[in-house]
Formats: sequence, structure tokens, C-alpha cells
Amino acid sequence: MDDVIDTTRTFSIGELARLAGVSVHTLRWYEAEGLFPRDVPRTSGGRRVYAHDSLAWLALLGRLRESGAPIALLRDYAALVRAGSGNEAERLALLRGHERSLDAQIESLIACRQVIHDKARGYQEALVARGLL
Amino acid sequence: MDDVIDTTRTFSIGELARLAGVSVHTLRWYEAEGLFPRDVPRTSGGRRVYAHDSLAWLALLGRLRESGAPIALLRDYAALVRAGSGNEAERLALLRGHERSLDAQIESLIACRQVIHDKARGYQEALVARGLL
DNA sequence: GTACGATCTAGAGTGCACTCGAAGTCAAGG
DNA sequence: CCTTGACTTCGAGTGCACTCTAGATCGTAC
Repeated sequence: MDDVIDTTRTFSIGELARLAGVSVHTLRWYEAEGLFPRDVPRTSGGRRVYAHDSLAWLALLGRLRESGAPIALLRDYAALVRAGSGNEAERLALLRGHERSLDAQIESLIACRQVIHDKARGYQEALVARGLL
Repeated sequence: MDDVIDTTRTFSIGELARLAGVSVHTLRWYEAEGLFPRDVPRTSGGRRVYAHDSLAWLALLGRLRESGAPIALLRDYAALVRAGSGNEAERLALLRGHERSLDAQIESLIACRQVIHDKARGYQEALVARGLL
């Protein structure tokens, strides 16, 4: 199997924003907040040049955000990656911690769903009883 | 079976806040935002007197909020209840709509959980391989 | 060389849902 | 009567995560 990922591919901020589904404003803001695991290199003219793996990194950040992780957690995780190998136990603990909070969130949502479903069923039955459904 | 709920029981704002697990500030703010299905009566001195069913109402609002419903949805729902019977179909549609969004949320969280779990497993295996776990 | 779109920085603005502060009123205990 | 604590209104402040603006610069296409 050939490698299908071109590891020499780089992205401009506009390209990366489009591919990652975030705004260029957000990318600059993420950088300022320390959410990248290494400094983003620049062209001689000062423009950002993102490495090919930035997309995967942003995908992971996106999953963390989507699941309710605060920016501070992404910052902590980025700092661990930035510090280099040797802190895998800490990275694991951070991810496991978020996984637990995710479990709690899912449980809570399922409970809410049940309550709302029951309430809806009440209205549904009332409508059926009156021949309106 | 005797009725175990005292329907004549009323609550002061402080009591209700404590029982419902919200702040008195929030109760006043909810009222100002039109989140109650009827006007909250007052004593001659101007203090709010909440009816016994306010607790159940707040529990429902709490479930809706906990599951990501914006205040606007609670306001719309309260307006329907306030308008009285006859709009059960609309109430049902509103609740069903939120139930759908809840399904989507739960699915999304499960997908996030998978991604994060896989990432954590990577670190775990690396630690095991190095005899650190 | 100039037009044009993409990018740059620093900092201000936005939306949501509270959350708090100030200054005053009410009601029960001593 | 007086203190104390819960309550009142109104409006300002908070935290989060962007989101946008202004004004300048870069780089490619004509």
C-alpha cells in the first residue's frame, strides 16, 4: 500500500479554515490561546503555514469542543503534546477524564429524553382521545 | 390511595429556589423572560407566592435546559401552556422537535466518545509497551 | 505598476444565560 | 420599637467562545 497522505502538503489559513470547518478568525484565536501543539511557522511575508497534520489536530479539538470540553482543557492537552513525549500518562488521564464527563453527559441526555418523551406522549394521547390524531 | 401531594402548599421564592436547585435571581429572571405559564401571584406586601405545581414546572424547564434547549424554546412552550388548552398539537410538535435535536446530540456525543476513547487507547498501549502501565 | 483578494495585527463587539450589586421594603422574634 | 434576614426593583457585570472591524501588508495576475 502506498502512503495516501501527502505529508509535505501545507495549508494557508484560508484553506485550513475551509477544510476544518472553522473561521480564519477562530484559527488565529486558537493559536493565541495556545491550542496548537507547536508554533505555526510563517512565510517571509508573515503568513501562517500550517503543516498537513494540523487538519487532524483540529479534528480532534473539534471533537473535544463538540463534546463540551472547555478551551482550558484543549489548552492543557496542547501543552502536554507541545512538551514532547514522556507525559503520555498525563495525556491519557486528561482524555479519560473527559471520557467520564462524556459518559455522564450522555446519561443525563438520555434521562432528559425520557422525561420529554413521556410529556409528549401525554399530549399525543390527549389528541388521540379527542380524535384529533 | 390518598393524595400525597398537598395542592394547597405554596412556596416563597427562597424555598422554591432551594427545592428546584436554582438561584432566586434565576427565578425572577425566568419570570421576566416569560418562562412561567401563568402570572406569579404576590402577597399584599409584594412578595411572590408560588403554587405547588411550580416545582414540577421548573423540573420540566430544568430538563429542557439541561438538554440544550434555548430560553426561547422554553418561552414558546410557556406561551402555549399560558394560552390554555386547544393547542396541544403545537405543544406536541415543540416537544417532538426538541426530542429530535436530543437524538442528534446523543448520537454526536457517542461519536465523540468513540474518537476520544480510541485516542486514549493509543496512549494506553504506548504506556503498556514501555512497561509503564 | 497597479488592482485585487487573501492575510496580517490589535482590539472591540456579540450572544447567551445568568449573576450580582445597590438601595430600599417587609415580617417575625425579642 | 428594633433588629435581622428574606424579600423587592432596576440595572450593571460576568464568563465563555467566539466574531468582527479597521487599517495595513502581501502576493499574484494582468
